[in-house]
Amino acid sequence: MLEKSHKHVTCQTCTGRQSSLLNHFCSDELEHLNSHRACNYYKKHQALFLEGSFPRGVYCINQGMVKIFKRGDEGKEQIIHIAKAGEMVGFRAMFTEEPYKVAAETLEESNICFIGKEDFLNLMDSNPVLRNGIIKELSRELADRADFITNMAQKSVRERLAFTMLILIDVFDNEPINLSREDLANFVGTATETLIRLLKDFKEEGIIEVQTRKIKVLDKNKLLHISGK
Amino acid sequence: MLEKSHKHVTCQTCTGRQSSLLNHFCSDELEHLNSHRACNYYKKHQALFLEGSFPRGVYCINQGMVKIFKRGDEGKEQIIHIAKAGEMVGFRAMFTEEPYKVAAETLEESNICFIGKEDFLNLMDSNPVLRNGIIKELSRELADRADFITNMAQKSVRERLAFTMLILIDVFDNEPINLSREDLANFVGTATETLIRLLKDFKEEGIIEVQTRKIKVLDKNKLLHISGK
DNA sequence: CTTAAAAAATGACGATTGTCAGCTTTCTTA
DNA sequence: TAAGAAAGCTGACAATCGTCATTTTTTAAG
Repeated sequence: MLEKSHKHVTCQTCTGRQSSLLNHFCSDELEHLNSHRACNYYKKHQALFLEGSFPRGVYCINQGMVKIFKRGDEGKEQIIHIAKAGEMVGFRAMFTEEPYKVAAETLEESNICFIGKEDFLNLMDSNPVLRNGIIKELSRELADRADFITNMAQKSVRERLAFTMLILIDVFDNEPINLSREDLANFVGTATETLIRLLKDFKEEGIIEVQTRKIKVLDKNKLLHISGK
Repeated sequence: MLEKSHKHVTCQTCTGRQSSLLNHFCSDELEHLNSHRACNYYKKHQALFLEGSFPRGVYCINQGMVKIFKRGDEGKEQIIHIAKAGEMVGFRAMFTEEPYKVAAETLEESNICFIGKEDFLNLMDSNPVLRNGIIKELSRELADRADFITNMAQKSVRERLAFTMLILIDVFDNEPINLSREDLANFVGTATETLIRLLKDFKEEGIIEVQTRKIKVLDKNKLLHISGK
């Protein structure tokens, strides 16, 4: 269980920050950053923001995991990304000055800090390293999404599942993948039933091991092979 | 036929620029920009850059159209975007300092100016409006791609074709869509044969009219309806 | 511990879509 | 303008995948 009082979390000691866009801050800047953020505890399945709402700032994940998704015309979710500790979410739409085109929701209980739009834009104005880091990050994500699109368009569900599981190995940091079958299906882009059948195949092929909902990858190489890389 | 000598093209008089990221430049800046660019004539199907090569600068489309695409594991192209006059291509990977993850190739003969990496980065450093414009543009494209991914994952080929044609109406500025069946299939994300069969359906349903390769949209509303928006 | 609700799993079945092979039309260029 | 190449089109067929209905297992709440 996470500590619901999180006064102890500071930017200075935040472990996620060290691998984040805010990693280069000097101690003065950290002081300033720390005093302009508000930390919040989120329950499992709690929304950070909804599709269609207006951005008010950025969210820094101190601990936990957040899914970024979009609803298709029939209401089915498509997961675009799963963000973990150290990542910042919600700032992309802030720049476009348009409502969010995606939604964000915790996958587990999480500690997430909030920095207001004004404060964050000021920070960017005065900090070229942060600014360039963000430009770099946005560009990198664009490249990733070109890849994602190509996979969606050209690969079979089986291949996409393998590809997705490789991503999830990183997201879950080599711990067993702990997602509902539905979320997993919505990330792969398939029906839950199809996903379950394919998991069964993978299990029979000795690629994974399943304990109820948790999936342990036994053979990463086979996944690499199936995914076609 | 385009003029192969393009000395007459200047940033000051470039019609595409007015709706581009460079539209706010004052006359001094334009002068400077103009003297740091090189204009080139490209034949149909000529590459601007290849997947895997390193970015050397940005390309400004003065006239013509460019497809941005990626090859899947079996070598099949997936078109990610079609850029037209006024758009800039090739700068996304420049920021990541990694090789291009996509390729760019003209769809028709084109006049395209080139601005070197150094020059462009300097321009961005000294020009906050350009800088913010680029951040905004990158963010907007990310939102578009989330949409694209969701469509790919959840819609039928028929629905995607309708959706794609709506995009192409804009790209071709209400003129008949003039793409090879293969390119069209590679944009929709389907086999060329499937695409051809669906075009036949659309024709029989009175949605489009076909003169050899050119496709004229007769009923945009039906497309909207089919695409599910 | 029991029970209700939610999630996971299975089966049957049909529609969509990709593949392959062959044919026709259009375009290119010599 | 003729010939070859490229693009467009058609048919047949099979596999993948989604849908719907039902059952089993797991989780959460009292």
